[in-house]
Amino acid sequence: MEISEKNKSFVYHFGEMGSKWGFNRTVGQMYALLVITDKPITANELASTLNISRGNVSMGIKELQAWKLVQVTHVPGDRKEYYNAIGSVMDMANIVFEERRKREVDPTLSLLRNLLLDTPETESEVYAQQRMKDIHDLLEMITTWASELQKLTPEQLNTVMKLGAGVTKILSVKQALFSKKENEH
Amino acid sequence: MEISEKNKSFVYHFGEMGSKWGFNRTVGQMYALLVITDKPITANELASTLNISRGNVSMGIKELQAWKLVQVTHVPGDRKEYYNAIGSVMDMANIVFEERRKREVDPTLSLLRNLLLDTPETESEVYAQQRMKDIHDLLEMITTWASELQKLTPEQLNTVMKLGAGVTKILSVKQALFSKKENEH
DNA sequence: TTAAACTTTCAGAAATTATTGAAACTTGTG
DNA sequence: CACAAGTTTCAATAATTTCTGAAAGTTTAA
Repeated sequence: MEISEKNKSFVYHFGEMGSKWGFNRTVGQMYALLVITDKPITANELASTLNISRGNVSMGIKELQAWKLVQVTHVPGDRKEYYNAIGSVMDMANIVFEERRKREVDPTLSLLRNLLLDTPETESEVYAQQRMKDIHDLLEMITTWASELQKLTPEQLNTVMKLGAGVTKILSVKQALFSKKENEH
Repeated sequence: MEISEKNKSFVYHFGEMGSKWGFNRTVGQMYALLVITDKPITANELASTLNISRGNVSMGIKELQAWKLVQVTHVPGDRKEYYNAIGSVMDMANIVFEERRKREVDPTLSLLRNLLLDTPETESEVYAQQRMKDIHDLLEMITTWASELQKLTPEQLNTVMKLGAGVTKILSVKQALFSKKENEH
């Protein structure tokens, strides 16, 4: 499979960034190639185009499938497996956020929840636990907020995003409208 | 420096997660220890408490300083350098987001901007460039939105966060209020 | 200026992670 | 069933990253 110079820079860049994003170089390259290519690609094509071993492709695909980022398709009358990137870029972003949350945040939240069950004894334990609680609360707030955002339809999301800092204006409208109710409690 | 069992789990957990969060095990441990400890800590204390070499501490501190996550302080009449974690947990989160953006998103945005300057020639280049544009636009939207959020005061942020999915309710209020104006255009 | 007290650097060792490629496995077909 | 066409596994190796510790560097103060 031939690949243009421009696409090459894109693919190699994704390879380099891959490690910062939680997967290795070749997985990054494979994914990039799958994203910018219209038609599905076979494992052998991936291996030859990227100059990596067939075994490496197999393991990389496995990982991308675990991330739910690629899909297998079949061409009738052809026994090979064809791969392609799943869904829109927005879908991908959602998947990446969710997977990263599972791997990078959830374990920490769960540890913190456990540690916070104990009552601190010494003064320094009180301080330590307070910092842990701060971190716990922040992580929880972020994940809650993120999952709320994911529930929005693309149009709603778009509106929210376009608001930007303008969100404060809306908030003041909201506060004006509902402040009585909120204060009553 | 003595460290309780609970704090040990926290510190070691941060060590393990560290690599997923963009720094290595010992840097994660050092940072965790600095966060949960009230008073500033010397480099030698870090080394002995965490059982790592003095040189490693020196390099780790350097990295945490590059991340703007720790600060040096001095105790009068003492030549040693004392380190402590900077600011509130919210400050830390902001710094982490910003630094990660710089390292993980900005280089990609800048590459994509360049690649998008060229006019695609073949049909497959058109497709590839469209995917790159999707990714570019999404990354740009996310970074813009994130920086808008960072501009909010803690109280405003808190209000926004508490809204959660309720944001859609506000949006409908907003749309009801301003729909005429927006449709007029 | 010297010496003590401290910090940083960096070459090499250790640990970890990624990659290859040959062998084992799987599946569809004649 | 036997074989061809494919895929996966995994032990060995390569590449990369982390860590150590001794040497070099820096700073303060007498």
